[in-house]
Amino acid sequence: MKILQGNVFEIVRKVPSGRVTTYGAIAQYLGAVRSARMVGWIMNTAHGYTPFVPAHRVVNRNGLLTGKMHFGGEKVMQELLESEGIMVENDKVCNFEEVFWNPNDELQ
DNA sequence: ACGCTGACTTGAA
DNA sequence: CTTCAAGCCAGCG
Repeated sequence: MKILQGNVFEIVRKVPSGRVTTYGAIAQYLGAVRSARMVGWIMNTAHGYTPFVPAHRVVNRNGLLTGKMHFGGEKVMQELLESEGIMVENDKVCNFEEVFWNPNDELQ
């Protein structure tokens, strides 16, 4: 299964507000668990994409905000997450396991 | 056309 | 426990 921009964006847009997912989960859903980097790379192309892609809800498997630097600011990603009710501390998502949204289980 | 890089993950040492 | 290496593959110089 090849990773396509449209697939990734579609999944990311389906992430509910107040929840987060991981690059690996998306890659796994697309059948390419070894291509998690491609997911991250695709997020880089999400800049200026319409409809808006909530890339701030996508973090690495530790809940770390690895991509915060690509939001134009170091705090932008954290601010966005916190505004959605996600607690972020020290660049990582608190109670990550609770807010984690797995597309493989919950995607309709 | 070639090689390096990267918003990652996993498994082994 | 931490550290390392490999697999993934599309851009960019």
